[in-house]
Amino acid sequence: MAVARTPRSSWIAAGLRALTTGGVEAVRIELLAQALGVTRGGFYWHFTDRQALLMEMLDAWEQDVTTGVIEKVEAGGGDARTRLRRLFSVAASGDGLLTDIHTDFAVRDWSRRDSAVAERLRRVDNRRMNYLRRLFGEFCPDPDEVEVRCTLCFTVWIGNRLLTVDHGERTPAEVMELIQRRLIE
Amino acid sequence: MAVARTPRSSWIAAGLRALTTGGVEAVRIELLAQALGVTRGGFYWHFTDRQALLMEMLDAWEQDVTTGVIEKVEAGGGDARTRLRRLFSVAASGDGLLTDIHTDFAVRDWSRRDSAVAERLRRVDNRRMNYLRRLFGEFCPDPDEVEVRCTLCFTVWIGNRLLTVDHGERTPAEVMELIQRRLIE
DNA sequence: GGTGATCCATACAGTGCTGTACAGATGATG
DNA sequence: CATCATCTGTACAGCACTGTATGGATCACC
Repeated sequence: MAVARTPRSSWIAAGLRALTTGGVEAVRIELLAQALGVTRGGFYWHFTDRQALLMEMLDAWEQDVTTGVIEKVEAGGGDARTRLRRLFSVAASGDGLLTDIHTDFAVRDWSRRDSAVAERLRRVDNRRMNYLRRLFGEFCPDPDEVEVRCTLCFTVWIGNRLLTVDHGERTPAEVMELIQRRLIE
Repeated sequence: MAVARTPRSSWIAAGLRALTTGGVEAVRIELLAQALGVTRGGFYWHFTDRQALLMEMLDAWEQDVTTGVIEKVEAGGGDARTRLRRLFSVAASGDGLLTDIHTDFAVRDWSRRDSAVAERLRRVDNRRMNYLRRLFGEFCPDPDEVEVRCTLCFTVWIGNRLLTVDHGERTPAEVMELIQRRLIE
């Protein structure tokens, strides 16, 4: 058993970095090899082709943004509002995870051209949404209200980073704080 | 003065369609030519290179989503709430315009890799946001409240289409109606 | 029917990637 | 020290696209 010099996981991590910064089209095996300081030789030993890498990247991403995030949030304990605030903070920073919100954007963009990716994204979004529903449900009795707040949270989380507006005298963080307060309290 | 068989505008429109469905990487001159039923021959008569086409596509998009949309909304008249509802409806359908919300997504994705595009997007988002502020300002006295509602509207508009969740017994339209009511009233 | 503006087809060289094939290099283990 | 699994480098054929060059084709207008 020889040591793995640049193992599967290195290619997947490099692929996710490329996906995050440049979208699916940017995950080019030639470029990943350059970034890893090797040639493509080893790649085809690990993966049959580019498509196989893309699928494994998707596996890693799914794990990262569902189980990974939820465990991080639950680990800290506290009531639902506390965990919601922690969720927002973890989701915003991508702290200690393999992927961040830009990976999310890239996957969403990708999903528009690949139905298998779209299917996967739907599963992931639903898992996240169910976690949100559970948290809001703990202090919010009206189911319509829960659904509205969850949807707003989720869409704001996504939309806010995609929106490039100036808020005049307010900082973006101040505006987000106003919104967050309104949604949680 | 001979007739223009496939003029500049055809290439731009075809480019925008490609951008909308497949992102920037999908606007390939070879493919546009095929879609238009010609060869690339004429393209290089109109444009110096691919980059020139991309810039003109951006011009067309900017015009479409700012002046184009605002004129459409204002043309119908009515009070601020009426115009807001019309704005949501026009923005959702892309009715009669060259581009739709998927073009928007593609531009946002593109802007992450091209600072000139990012600059342009910022200008466009700010023009749209100012229009929103004007409308909300007409019936909403508190400036913080205006900012929060505008931001929520904008982010929900974007985020909602990117989110692929099931809402249980409710249809997505029902949830959006609940949200819209809460934001406008 | 000739002219000039506008567009189109074709051919070519070049680039950057893909996947295949195969001959090694490397290092833990027996 | 030999062996074997685990990688790496190199070379090759192929594809899809780019931009350039050039010789037409088409059509409004005189």
